Amino acid sequence: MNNDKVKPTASELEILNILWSKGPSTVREIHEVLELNKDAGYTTTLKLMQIMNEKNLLKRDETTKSHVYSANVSKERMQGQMVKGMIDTMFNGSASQLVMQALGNHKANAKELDEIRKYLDAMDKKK
Amino acid sequence: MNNDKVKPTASELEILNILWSKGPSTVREIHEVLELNKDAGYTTTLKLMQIMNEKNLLKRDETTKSHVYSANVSKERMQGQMVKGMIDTMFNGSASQLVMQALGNHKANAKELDEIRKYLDAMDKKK
DNA sequence: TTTGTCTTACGAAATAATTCGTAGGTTAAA
DNA sequence: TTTAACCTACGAATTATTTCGTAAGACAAA
Repeated sequence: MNNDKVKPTASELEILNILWSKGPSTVREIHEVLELNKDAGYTTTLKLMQIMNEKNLLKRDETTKSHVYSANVSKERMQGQMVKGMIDTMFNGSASQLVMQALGNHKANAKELDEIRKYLDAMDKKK
Repeated sequence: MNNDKVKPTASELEILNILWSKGPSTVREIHEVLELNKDAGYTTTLKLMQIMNEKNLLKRDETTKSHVYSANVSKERMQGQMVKGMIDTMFNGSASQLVMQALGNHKANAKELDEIRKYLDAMDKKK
């Protein structure tokens, strides 16, 4: 049951995002959300989700006529994987470089900055 | 001269990384670095760089027999673009969420954390 | 001059990702 | 029971990306 290091394509990520926010859904439900932003046929969405299922990116419940799919990877795990990839390929392995790039270009508001500070303090305390 | 929003593939990114660190180089020079980690023929590297040139990801100087290529987009700009993409697709548009994910999983050392704190303070002062 | 080495250009094969048409099954309403 | 509206599976077309072979020119050493 190989499940590691599976790197979703951009289209697959769109589907995962919908599943993460809506929870378990049928192809039809996912397709309706996708249709809002792009146009593609229903069977395209179906096929994509079937492939994602084979790759173990999704799992599905076949007990009902319309199969119900859900993400088989947590959003957090995927975020971690992608952030790591980014740090490795674009920031010479330095997390703090990425952090500063992120803060520099996308102004977080005062509340967010405060959250980050608290986070930093908590990390200090921990070790 | 369309140059915006060009999203490099993984292979293209490898080449850009080498150019960013080595500076202007010939295909041969880039190819030798690439060969250290993967194997691919010389003309593969050549073709890739030619395509990148067409896409304006690279520019080239043809005055010498061996053309000299250089990155036509700065590393910083590309970092910004990619971080933005990541924030939009995986972190609901919140930079600070990405920051915390990055800090949580990749322990920066004390010195780095300090840098970040200074960075935060500087941002506060600014506005 | 001839040969060998290196270069670019370019067409096209190989591989990967996306898209879609069609066949066949289930179900519910007419 | 017939029809209409769904659903899944699946092969195959389309498009994108990566890879490579081959041709043709430049150049230097023999």
